[in-house]
Amino acid sequence: MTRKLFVTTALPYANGPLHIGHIMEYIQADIWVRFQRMLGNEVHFVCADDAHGAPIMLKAEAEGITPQALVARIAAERPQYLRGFHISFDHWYSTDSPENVALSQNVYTRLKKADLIYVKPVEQFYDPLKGMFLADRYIKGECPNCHAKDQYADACEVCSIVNSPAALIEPYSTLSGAKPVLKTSDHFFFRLSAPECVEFLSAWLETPGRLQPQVVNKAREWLTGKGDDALGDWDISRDEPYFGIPIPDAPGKYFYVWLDAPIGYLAALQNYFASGKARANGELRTFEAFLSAPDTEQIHFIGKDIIYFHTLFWPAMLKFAGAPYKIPNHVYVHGFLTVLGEKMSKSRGTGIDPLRYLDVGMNAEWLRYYIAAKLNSNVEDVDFNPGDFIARVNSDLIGKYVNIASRAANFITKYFGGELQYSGDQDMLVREARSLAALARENYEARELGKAMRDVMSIADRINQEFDARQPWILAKDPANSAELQDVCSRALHGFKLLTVLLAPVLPQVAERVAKELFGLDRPFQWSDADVLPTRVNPYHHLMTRVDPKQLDALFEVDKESANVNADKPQGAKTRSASGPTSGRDAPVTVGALLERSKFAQGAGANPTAPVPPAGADAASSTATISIDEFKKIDLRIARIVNAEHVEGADKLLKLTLDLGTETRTVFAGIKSVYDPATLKDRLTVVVANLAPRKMKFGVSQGMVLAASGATPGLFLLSPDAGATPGMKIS
RNA sequence: GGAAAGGUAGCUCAGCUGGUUAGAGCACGGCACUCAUAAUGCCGGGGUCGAGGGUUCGAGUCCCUCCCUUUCCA
Repeated sequence: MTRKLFVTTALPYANGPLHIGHIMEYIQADIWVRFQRMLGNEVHFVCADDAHGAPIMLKAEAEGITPQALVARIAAERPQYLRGFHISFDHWYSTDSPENVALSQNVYTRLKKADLIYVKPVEQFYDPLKGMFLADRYIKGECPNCHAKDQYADACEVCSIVNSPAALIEPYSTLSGAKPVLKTSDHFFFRLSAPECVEFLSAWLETPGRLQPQVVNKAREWLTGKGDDALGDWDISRDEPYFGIPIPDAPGKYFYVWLDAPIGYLAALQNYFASGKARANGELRTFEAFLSAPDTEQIHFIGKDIIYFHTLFWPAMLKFAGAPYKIPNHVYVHGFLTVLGEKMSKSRGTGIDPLRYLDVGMNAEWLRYYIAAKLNSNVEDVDFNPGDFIARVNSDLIGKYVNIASRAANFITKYFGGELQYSGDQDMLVREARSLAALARENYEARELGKAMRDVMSIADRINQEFDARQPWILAKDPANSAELQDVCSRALHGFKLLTVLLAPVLPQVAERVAKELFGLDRPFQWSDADVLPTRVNPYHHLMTRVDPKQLDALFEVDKESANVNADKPQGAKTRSASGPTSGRDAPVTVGALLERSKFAQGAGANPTAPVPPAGADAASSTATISIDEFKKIDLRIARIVNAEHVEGADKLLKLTLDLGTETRTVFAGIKSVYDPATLKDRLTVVVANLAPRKMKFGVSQGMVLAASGATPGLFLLSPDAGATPGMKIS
């Protein structure tokens, strides 16, 4: 039976460009969606810009444009990201749309009729100069605990204490500088704590298979909290000025952005139907009929930061608004993308800009594969580790997968005119392919993408093993072995086709080329192609190139330049985050160390850069003289190498752990070509201790070890005479 | 302060309801091979499964305590 799937990803906030976290979510959902399409299911995959709310209003105001103009500008940037990473949304829309106004007001009116809305006065800080109520994130003041100035109420950066805006000394509005005053205004509330709501949500949450167990736990905790943690009602209104949807019969009141944002999923779907795209996609019913149909599956992919909204408010709103609204079937939650184990932070230069990724010539399918290889169905963060990325992509995709076609197809083209011919039991091959496809299907369905990728790669391993064992390159030397040669290569290519089908959701572009160029199909692969033995191939053209580590250098290099460009809030963080807005105080990573490292890493190569010469050494003749004061700026220390190890994915680097007497540092040194890590342990050397820490592909390098090099090959670490101990200063 | 998730080889991670000498990929060392836009195959070194208790014939897998990381809540 054909499933009818309505799939969404979280709506990105339209105050800035998409970041790599959005892309990860889209890739995850896109892989799942493409898989469903390959099975022949009817999928409607939509998303939209989340356009409303105070941050966008204020940003537009600051730029002197209308919020609509700001949102339109941001929206215009979206397609290049989506196309670039092969994200196959069927439709992209906006919450600032007539459909969304109508739907939001309709949902609200119905909730009101169901007696789930009430009005209550709320006392809140107000900026008298600006003439608007202030969310906590717009109020700063002196911390009453440690008296640090300019702190947000929710978490003091200095002493970490949690304050309330009212507790701050000398509070001021970050918008105008005015002193906020308390002012009362009527707010509209959604009665989330009503017994029928709690009862419904509880049943919805606990429905087996609906949510991931971790998510159920979390939501249940909120739902059943006692005392201070008791479930509260939801404040759904904001006073003007506000960029949002007006509340009917309530002049000056607007829906809080989080009310109309999820309804934006439906607005996008409705507009998609109105545009005729749904019909073109095989759905002939009306929007209302489709939405309310019992067999329509409504599925949301979201990040872990917005579980609250999607597992409590959203289903409750839909439930009590009634038909045609229908409760979501699944909400699938993923973790965040971290870089080298750290949360991404633009201010620290650790982010990955998606456009930059494409601009430096990196292949989107590499990232799709890498993310797939690391995703499971849990709410776990996924770490982007550049060394791991290189190893994984090059080894799995190029070495194992693509290589199969490359090594087998040439024989077939050269000796058999492209004709495939199998000896032995073909049924067996078909059955085998069928069961492997069935296994992969289960994993895709369950969003166990990492498991699916591991299985696929082990199939690739087996194909390579068999190919090796039967040595077709030897068979090719004797025409008497022609039939066996053809069989070996045919089986390998059949295996390659199977792999391609199984990887098609992840590698749509490669899969399409394989289908059309190599196997001569006039359409992309369907899942059912997995167990069909191919009968001929066209000459092989290379399908994918290896990752060049230099591209990752370039990727991270650029991020530093843009490090100071305003750090907008992370994905989905429409509510204030617990740690407060990004401080922007973090010193941007200083440029230099990476460059020095990469030159240094060339070691004995053509153009070694002499590190800072030790005291007393002859400066290179080309070096201008410096004053003693300038020299004194360099903090040179004796260090003991407590550990030295190879760095995965690095040709020239060793990772050194240095004991500087009072502290331990990690330093990357380009000395792999001349030093064996084992022999370095415990020896003393000289390190530049006050070199700015440098974020590199493989980690943060906290200094630089000194080595000599010249025109002749060789690279020579410095060592002190006996008696020196770690931490001693060199002068 | 309360809660959740996680801590398994150098790195990234698998290890289902407890059961043979704890696995994979990459990295590292060696060998083989040459069809492959340079890739594959074979062999090997390497882990007291965060620490300590406990239950059990038997625990990475269950229970308790503690430590560390990340996150959420107030």
